[in-house]
Amino acid sequence: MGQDGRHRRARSTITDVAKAARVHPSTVSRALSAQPGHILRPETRARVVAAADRLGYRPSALARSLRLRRTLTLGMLVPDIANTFLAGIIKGAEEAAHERGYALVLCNTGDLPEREATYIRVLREREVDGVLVASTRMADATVDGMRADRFPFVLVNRGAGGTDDLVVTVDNIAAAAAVVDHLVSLGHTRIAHVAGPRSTTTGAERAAGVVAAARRHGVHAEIVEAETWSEAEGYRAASQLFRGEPPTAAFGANDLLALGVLRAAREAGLAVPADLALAGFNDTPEAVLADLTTIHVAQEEMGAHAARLLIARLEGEPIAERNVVLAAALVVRGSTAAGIVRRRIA
Amino acid sequence: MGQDGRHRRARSTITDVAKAARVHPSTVSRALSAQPGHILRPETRARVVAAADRLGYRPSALARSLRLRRTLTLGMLVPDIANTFLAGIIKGAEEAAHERGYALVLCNTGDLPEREATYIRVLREREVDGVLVASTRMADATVDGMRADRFPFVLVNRGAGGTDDLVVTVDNIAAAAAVVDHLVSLGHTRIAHVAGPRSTTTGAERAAGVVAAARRHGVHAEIVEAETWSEAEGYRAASQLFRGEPPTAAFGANDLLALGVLRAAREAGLAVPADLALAGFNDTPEAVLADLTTIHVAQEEMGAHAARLLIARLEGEPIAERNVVLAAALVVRGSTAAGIVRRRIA
DNA sequence: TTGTACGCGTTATCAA
DNA sequence: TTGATAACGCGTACAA
Repeated sequence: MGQDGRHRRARSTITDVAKAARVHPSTVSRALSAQPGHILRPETRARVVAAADRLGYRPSALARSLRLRRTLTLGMLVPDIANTFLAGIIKGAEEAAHERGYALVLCNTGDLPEREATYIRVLREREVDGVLVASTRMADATVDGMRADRFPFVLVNRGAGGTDDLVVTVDNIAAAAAVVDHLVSLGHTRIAHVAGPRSTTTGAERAAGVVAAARRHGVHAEIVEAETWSEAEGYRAASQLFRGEPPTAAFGANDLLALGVLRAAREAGLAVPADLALAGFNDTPEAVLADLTTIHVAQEEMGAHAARLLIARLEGEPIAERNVVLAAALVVRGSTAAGIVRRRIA
Repeated sequence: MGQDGRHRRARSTITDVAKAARVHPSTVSRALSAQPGHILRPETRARVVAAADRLGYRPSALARSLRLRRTLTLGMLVPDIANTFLAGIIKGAEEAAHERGYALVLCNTGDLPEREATYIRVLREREVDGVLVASTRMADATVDGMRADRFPFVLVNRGAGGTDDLVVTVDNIAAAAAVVDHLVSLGHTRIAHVAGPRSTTTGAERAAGVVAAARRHGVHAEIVEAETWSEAEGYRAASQLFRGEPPTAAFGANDLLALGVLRAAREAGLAVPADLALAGFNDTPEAVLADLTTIHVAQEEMGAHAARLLIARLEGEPIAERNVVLAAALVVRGSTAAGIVRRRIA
């Protein structure tokens, strides 16, 4: 053992174990997989188990997958691992997957449609059993392709293209409206919304929630659109807002955008919350640090839910809801401190 | 096509393509893998390519891996995906891996030794070609096992157990010393260090750097140890510090610990930097938000470097350095603002 | 209760 | 230049 210089010593296979236990390989297979139909003499089983143990035998998932026609592996597409909101979703998905014996292959798309298409191809060549798509911008063609091939997938934090897809999202419209309700209740009537990219369902829905709520309250909502979900874009978009007479309240379509607004506000000489009430969306760690009023989303639950939904689909289990919409909660923090606003109202 | 209700239509295999192109499967294999040794008539190749195209043929990575005895897959063990520092490392690793045709299977260990052992087992059953270990607490037995089996792995941001391991780290000792140098240069003589767990090489090295630098400067360094790398533990550890006469400067072994110190300081009525200079380590987005002086580490580069190192090992390429120590840079921000300290010195 | 035979989809090797 | 054969490691009808 170990006479080979560069290569590691070969793993022992089912045949090695069979020889050691003086049985046929198929008997080893039966002894080691505790299927109900497998009846074999305890003595034989013990001999096999002992041999397997002695040789440190581990079945090859590869060979098994080839035979069983499933890999017990899920793919996951995310636009940016470093985004703390997505990290929570990934964590939840990873945990739920592993709980059911599935591994998770992660793909970071950088929100680039070409990379998404490439990754989907790679994942399918690797025969993952299904994919979780947390990517916001995916070209519809890619999703359409999966639908056409009946390839199992679940959309996470991203609207459905087709009506029949499996989807896990939050109620963006209601949540965005809740933020506006909150701001209006503090007396604000000139509210700005830094919307996410229109090309994403998430961005569109949140903006729609703002518009609807503003109309209902009869207040003015000015909407500027960010091109990406980044702090830098929030800053850029907000800078436009503060050129003329600034609004008294601003709502970023996610926390990063709100942080960008915060920076722009400071540069424009506006204090938060004294001169500008500010809210975000997602309740990321950054929101906590910046004391930001925001919408709390149960990220890990969202990821876990999506993974479980996909696995249920794969295992042919009954699916209660194809379209899961998680509730979200408003978290009020210092950035919309009522005390300050009372002064403003007075 | 599509007569099957629940299951998706079967993928076409190499045999299907062979039949369609009226050649032998092995010819299809040769036509589609552009190896130098493969000489075949352009006409034949064209016919095969056309057939493959028509059938939407994708080779099965599974079958190929079985035959080739490699999966072009890497495993990666991280203690916590949601940690922004690790997220950067993961991102860099994922990108570098995919660049060379490798996929990355992510495993979140929660820093629990049992889960690490389990995951290593799972990854090896799946026959990943190697693993990246960014986990700080891994039981030495697990690492020893991989070493004994000559199973390829690279340690990331974690000290080596064995001298011959492949390792990518930052120069923790020098960096920690640089922080102390900085604080001393501002006039501080009573410096506290909230160290990471002693059981981790990272924690131990940073503490050692602090001790060495303090001794060199002839100043007092009080060290308290956190049990985990979390904000909560930073808070708990720092609370002890502020019972008696507080230090004038504090250094958290990572940014999260420093944030915990920040919270404790505020509760104790100490303003940062007016009453307490504060520094962290890693330069995470949180450090930027909290305006924290810290050590900048090129996370993505670190992850990418580790992945490339592992792949070089796998592909038998020459390896220049087995033990890569990346430099880190001190980033001075408001939490150790010189102006404030000058007042303190005077 | 256990052994035999075969197939999962590829590719390396040898023969033609 | 192409075809035939075998093997990668496993699981499962079917036979014994």
